[in-house]
Amino acid sequence: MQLDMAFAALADPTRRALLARLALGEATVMELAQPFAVTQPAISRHLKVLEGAGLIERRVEGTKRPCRLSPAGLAPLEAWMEQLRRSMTANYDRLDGVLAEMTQAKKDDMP
Amino acid sequence: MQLDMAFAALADPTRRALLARLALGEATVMELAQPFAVTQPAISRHLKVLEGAGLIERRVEGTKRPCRLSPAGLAPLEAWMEQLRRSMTANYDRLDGVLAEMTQAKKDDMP
DNA sequence: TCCTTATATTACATATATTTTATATAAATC
DNA sequence: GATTTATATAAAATATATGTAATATAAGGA
Repeated sequence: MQLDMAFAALADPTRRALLARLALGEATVMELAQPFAVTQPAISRHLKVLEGAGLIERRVEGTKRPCRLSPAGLAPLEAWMEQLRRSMTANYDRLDGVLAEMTQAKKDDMP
Repeated sequence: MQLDMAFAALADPTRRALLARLALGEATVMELAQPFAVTQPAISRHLKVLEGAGLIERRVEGTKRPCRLSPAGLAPLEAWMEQLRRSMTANYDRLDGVLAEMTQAKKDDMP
């Protein structure tokens, strides 16, 4: 699934750093690889993973392949997390309601 | 790192389903395992991963180990994604500014 | 055309993840 | 105390991920 690949892509610190770099603007593979202690093929693989996850896009520009963030790529992740938090919060609100009722009952019981 | 473990935890569909179930309220290991086609030890391991990632917490209640979501667990992930989106947006805004300037210059050039 | 630059791909080694079966532990119940 | 119930752990198989070194490809420039 797409969520699988996207979350898995974010689980690697090198890939998160690549995304953080790309958030500042487009960059070529070499530019992206330069700050890291890994080889160029390793970066190429990471970029492939990020592309497969829909998190980046690439152009062809002569012999270069500039990468940029795919702004829509984060949306499914954010949506999933937001929904989780929403149902969690709804449940807690319900619990709060129950607790409030119990407290009220106690008050009624012995004022 | 914590982000590594949390994102990796979310990369598995079974674990995401466990979290979705827990968003509705506390549940024991058996209750959590019941809907799935995997064995109980597999679920125990998944829960261990989720706990290691700070996404769930567990109580001891006799022979049962009820699990519940750890509300704070999602925060680092949300923060990371929000920051990425923020710097991405900031950059796009800047680009928009540059484009606006270029457009303006063009206008000035040939009105 | 030859050389260089930018990137991808392959082959391979190593490490990590996922699952199952079998077994251990410890509380609950009879 | 023996048995059942709920869960954890260990061992082993398989799969997947990550990295490197070597090589391929293809565009650009001398």
